[in-house]
Amino acid sequence: MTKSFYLTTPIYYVNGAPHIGHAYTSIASDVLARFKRLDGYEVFFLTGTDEHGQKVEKAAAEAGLDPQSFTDKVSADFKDMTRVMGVSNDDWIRTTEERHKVSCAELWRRIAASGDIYLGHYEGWYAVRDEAFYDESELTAKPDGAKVAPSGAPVEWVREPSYFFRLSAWQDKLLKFYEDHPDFIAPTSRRNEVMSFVKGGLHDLSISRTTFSWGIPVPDAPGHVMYVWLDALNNYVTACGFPDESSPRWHHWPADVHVVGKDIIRFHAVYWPAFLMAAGLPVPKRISSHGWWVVEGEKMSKSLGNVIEPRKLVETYGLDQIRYFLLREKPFGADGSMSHPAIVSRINVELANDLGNLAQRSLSLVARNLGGVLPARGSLTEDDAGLLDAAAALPDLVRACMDRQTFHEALEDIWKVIRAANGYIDRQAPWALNKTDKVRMGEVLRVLVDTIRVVATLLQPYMPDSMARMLDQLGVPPGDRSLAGLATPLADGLTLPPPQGVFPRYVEPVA
RNA sequence: GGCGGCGUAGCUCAGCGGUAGAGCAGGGGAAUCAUAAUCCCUUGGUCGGCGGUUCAAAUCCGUCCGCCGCUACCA
Repeated sequence: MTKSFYLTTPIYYVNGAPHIGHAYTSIASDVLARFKRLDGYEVFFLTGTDEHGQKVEKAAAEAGLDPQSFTDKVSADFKDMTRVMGVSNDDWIRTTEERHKVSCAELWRRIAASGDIYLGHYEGWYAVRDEAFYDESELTAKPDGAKVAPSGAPVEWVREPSYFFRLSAWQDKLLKFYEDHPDFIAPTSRRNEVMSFVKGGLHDLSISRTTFSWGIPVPDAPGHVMYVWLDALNNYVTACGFPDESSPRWHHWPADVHVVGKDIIRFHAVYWPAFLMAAGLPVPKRISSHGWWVVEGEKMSKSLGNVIEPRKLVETYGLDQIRYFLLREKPFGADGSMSHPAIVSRINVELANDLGNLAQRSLSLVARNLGGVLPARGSLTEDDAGLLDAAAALPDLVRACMDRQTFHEALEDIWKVIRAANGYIDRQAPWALNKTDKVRMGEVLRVLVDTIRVVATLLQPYMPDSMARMLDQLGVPPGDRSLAGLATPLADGLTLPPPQGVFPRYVEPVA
């Protein structure tokens, strides 16, 4: 029986263009998906777009398009970004698809059947100009007594019929769930925040709207469309075939990991499990959240005009280089910064010098001094064994990091071995052995090839194209590139292709 | 205001009760197989301040200072 693994990115809201944050979430998820495939899992990796709600309706109107044409266009743009980032998703879901409407209607019915939905009134201070509701505490009074929003817009008390989800009834069950599943929310700091939020008391949640129509209709309630988050979150279940439990995909639910940005933890860690428990469906196993990127020392924002277009980065530095940088430069859960010098330093020091040059110098010695014929191992010296043992320990270390989504730690562990290999080649000096002891030279080079093979195998999820080329040069058959394949040694006497640089140094373009 | 986190070498950070660590940057040397890449050695910190607990504190407790996060919905 094959182990299966289901992970998701958030579905991206189509009221704006894709930026580096979207690319980051998708790439990190992709690394995890690729690693799990490499580790023998049957992976289902989902991403897509979230297309309903008032903001989309408004953005469409501003673009002079009907909502469906507008979302078709933006969704396609996100899909293109995903492809350019090398993301290996197994499905692309859009909330405007028929399968999703069916799924949402059924989810609603199940929650309603449990008694957790009731009809009430949504009311509050509404600023027409901002198209937003404000809490009493956010308002300020003008000298004449009129209340105004933080933006200065006048507010009025409005009241409309709305269905509510009885979230307040789930407070204790959620807290118990968090206690029983300490790994449900990562990192721990976010878990603490969520728990503290829930402990503070939960209000019932308004889950339908009557003031606009771009949404999924509430069953048997003309005029009501579903709250966008109920609609959006449910995509994860829709993609598993819900409500058709005979679907070949249904066994994937519940998800193993929902990868999210820190801004949407609450929706995933509070509302989503409550909706699911109310509907009698299993709850996902883990919500893993990441931090933000700061660009050239400044927070990225549309108003500052420093929004990074991910496809532009790929054009400038290369896809694998960017994938590597994004996962290496900062811990997953934390905020971090990117800058041109930082990217160039990672590319030139770690990819070109440490790894690229290690492979190149090792393989060129095999090519030149051994006619490209892969030598056999000899009896291992202490130095040989030390390096090989360090490499052999890597798969377990990396697997543990992947399960915690500490992507940068896995890279640190891998680079320790790469640095050790550079130390080893210098100590053993196979170029000198070429004149004194050709047999020993071959043994040393074989230790290096075997070590680089482990490293390249484990780096495939991060840099699929570059590592495919490196593994080609190492003579690893395509069928032996999984973690399990590491158990199959390369055949002695194999003829290796002539080595070619995998990671060119980044050179500043001449102005 | 409440709750939580952080403050360690020039930079980014690890360590979280037992003689201060890594990577990068800086300095010196070796080597020349390799993408002038690599390797070795080295400079550098009263671990935010002040008190306390302890035979022993970056590491536990208190307090102060400075940053940051969370403190509910129309994504």
